Amino acid sequence: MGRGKIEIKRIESSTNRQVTFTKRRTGILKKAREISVLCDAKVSLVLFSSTGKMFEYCTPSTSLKDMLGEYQRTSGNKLWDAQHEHLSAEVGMMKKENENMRVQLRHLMGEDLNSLTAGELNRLEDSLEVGIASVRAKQMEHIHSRTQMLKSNKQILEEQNKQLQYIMHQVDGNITELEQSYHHLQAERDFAAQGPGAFRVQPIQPNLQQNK
Amino acid sequence: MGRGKIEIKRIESSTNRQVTFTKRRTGILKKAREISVLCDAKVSLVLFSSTGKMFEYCTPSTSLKDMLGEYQRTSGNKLWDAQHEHLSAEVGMMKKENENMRVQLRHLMGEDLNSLTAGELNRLEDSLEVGIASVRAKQMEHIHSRTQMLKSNKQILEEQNKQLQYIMHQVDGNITELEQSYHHLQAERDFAAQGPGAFRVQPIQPNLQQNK
DNA sequence: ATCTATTGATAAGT
DNA sequence: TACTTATCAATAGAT
Repeated sequence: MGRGKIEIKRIESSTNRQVTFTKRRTGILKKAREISVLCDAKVSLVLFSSTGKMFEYCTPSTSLKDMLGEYQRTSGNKLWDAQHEHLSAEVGMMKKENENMRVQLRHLMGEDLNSLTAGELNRLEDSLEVGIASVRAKQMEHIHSRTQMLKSNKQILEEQNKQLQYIMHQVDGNITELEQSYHHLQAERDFAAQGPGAFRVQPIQPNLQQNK
Repeated sequence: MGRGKIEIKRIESSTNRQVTFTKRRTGILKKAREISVLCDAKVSLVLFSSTGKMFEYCTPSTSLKDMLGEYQRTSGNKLWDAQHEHLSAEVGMMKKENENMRVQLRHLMGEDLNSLTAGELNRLEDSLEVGIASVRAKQMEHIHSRTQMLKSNKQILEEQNKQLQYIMHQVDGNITELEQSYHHLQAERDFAAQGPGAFRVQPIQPNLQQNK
């Protein structure tokens, strides 16, 4: 149908191929819709162009998912059930493992002991004793390390104390020096006042207490 | 295309609908094949007739499963991933729960205690103490019930013993009675022998010690 | 995209 | 169900 017959084989010209795809895509989608409506059929059509663009048609009354579910049931082909079953099995195994652990935990918490034999009970007791011994050892470690920390803190404080004392000592020394300098200055002034000009200035007492 | 134009709506005549479905089905499958070959496109077409019969076409170079996988990736629509993800989520949650329990178990077994704080360690110790107390209580129960069983066994044995003694006594009594009967008989015989016929029979001593 | 000559599809009839 | 055929629809190639 067209200006000439064409052979059904891959169209070499890329542009031509694209154009033909567009035209025939429209056509086949229309056909899909038509057969679906006319014949009350369920249709699912998915197309990928050679450039990877996707197009689809699905009968409105259903969904691709439902159709494929029906496809699986009808054809017997597995689409997703394989993975599905695999995961289901995994869930099952986990549930079992989970339950085992839950029982173990309850036993270790001292619950549901009636189901245990005397031997199991003894082993459980041993296990609990081992556990409690480990826990107590670890608690001792904690206490020890805390003691160590307190000790080292004390050392640090003592060290800081020493440094502070040293600084205080230095400051004391500087103050003494300062006082000495001041007295020296005052002495010089007194001497100068008794010289050529015979007036006397009261030495200004610096208010050292203001920054206390 | 045909002897007259038709409206695109459900064909009421059932046979007509079937015929049309067959014709158009052939047509659309051909179209699918053609576009696939001509345009190097990937095509998946699934048809269900109103009577439930299934027909499909899929580009030979791929499979429906692969195409639908690509469909999901391209469209973002979930086909089986929804259930898949649901199950995956379930598996994930279980793994997490599992891991929590595993950690708890290890802690109760006295392992991996370094990750615990002092408070957690104390709670763990409490739990272990509770557990061990319960286990020991249960062990005591077992011992008690075993003792009870032994006691009741002893009682039964004592009871049986009494009965045996009673029986023995009865047997003894019977034997005495028997002996008395025997002696009585012998006396009668002796008396008879001293009468008309004058012969004497040695009394047979019954060997009572044989069943001792 | 749009046009149109031509082939292809198919509705109705047999 | 299958074949026929008149007619409509699709589309190849050109613009």
